[in-house]
Amino acid sequence: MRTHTEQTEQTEQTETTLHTPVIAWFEANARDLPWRRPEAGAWGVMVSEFMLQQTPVSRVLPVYEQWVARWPRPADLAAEAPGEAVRAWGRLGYPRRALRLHGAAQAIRDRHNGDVPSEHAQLLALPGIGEYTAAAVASFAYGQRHAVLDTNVRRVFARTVTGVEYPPNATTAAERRLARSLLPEDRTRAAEWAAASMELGALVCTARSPECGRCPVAAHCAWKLAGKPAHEGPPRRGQTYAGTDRQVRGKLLAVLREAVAPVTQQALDAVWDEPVQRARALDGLVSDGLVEPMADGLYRLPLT
DNA sequence: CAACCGTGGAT
DNA sequence: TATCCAAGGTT
Repeated sequence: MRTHTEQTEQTEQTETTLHTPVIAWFEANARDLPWRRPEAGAWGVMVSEFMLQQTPVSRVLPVYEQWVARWPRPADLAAEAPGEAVRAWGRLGYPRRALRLHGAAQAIRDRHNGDVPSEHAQLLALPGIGEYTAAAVASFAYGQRHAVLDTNVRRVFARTVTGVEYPPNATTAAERRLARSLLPEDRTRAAEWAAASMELGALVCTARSPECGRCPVAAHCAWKLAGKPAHEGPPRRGQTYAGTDRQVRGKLLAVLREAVAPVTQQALDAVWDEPVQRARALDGLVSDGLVEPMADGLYRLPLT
């Protein structure tokens, strides 16, 4: 059990060595991203968070602008056919996110009077929102105090605090505990810290080639102080893509996205020559709700 | 908890 | 050319 004095000293130490320099760096170096502007609102923040799940900022930007212009409120998206969300998703990847965002918009309309909820638990209950996204929306859109633990923050903590090059493959309880312990007490300060620590990982403390010369906390970084030891343990997950069901699904869905009318089986068959895998991929798309088979043997993006 | 789920730019 | 990796979530 820690004494009150020890707790206070730890907090003040963190404030001096981490929070202040990182937040000051953020204020001088933050990107001017559209979802960070006040007019974005909670819905803009939420849309951006869905799109940014495993997709780089540069590819999200144009699609984000189209989405919020076309569907400025959750109810606007909720009123659309889900297939329209899938179509407008374009080539962002992982199109189930589009379906889930559409489902989340409907839930917001039905359960929250059309307003993006501010409570973490209510956000978490929406489709497509997990621990990270719930914390991100609550923090960025509503200024709440939550540990926002994404891949950037995990890497920053791994290096500056733990002294290793990369975080574990899957998020651990120890990482969550660490993130909570480093969270400033003050709500506003906590929200600033969340955005700032994430941005530091995105711009400076990057996975491939960190620019420690630009890092505001390089002097305190445990990894740098240890001489930047190379990563130990199992190699990072290497995911092959060519020849997988995912690639086939992507090709099939691309045909549906670009078609204005329902598509024939023949048109879908043209994208992949191996019939068993092709059928399996199409079945998967249908069971995921991304593709709707029609009674006459045609296929289209889902209307309901 | 490991596997699955897209896509494209950088190295 | 092959690999890495990008604001994760769901099963």
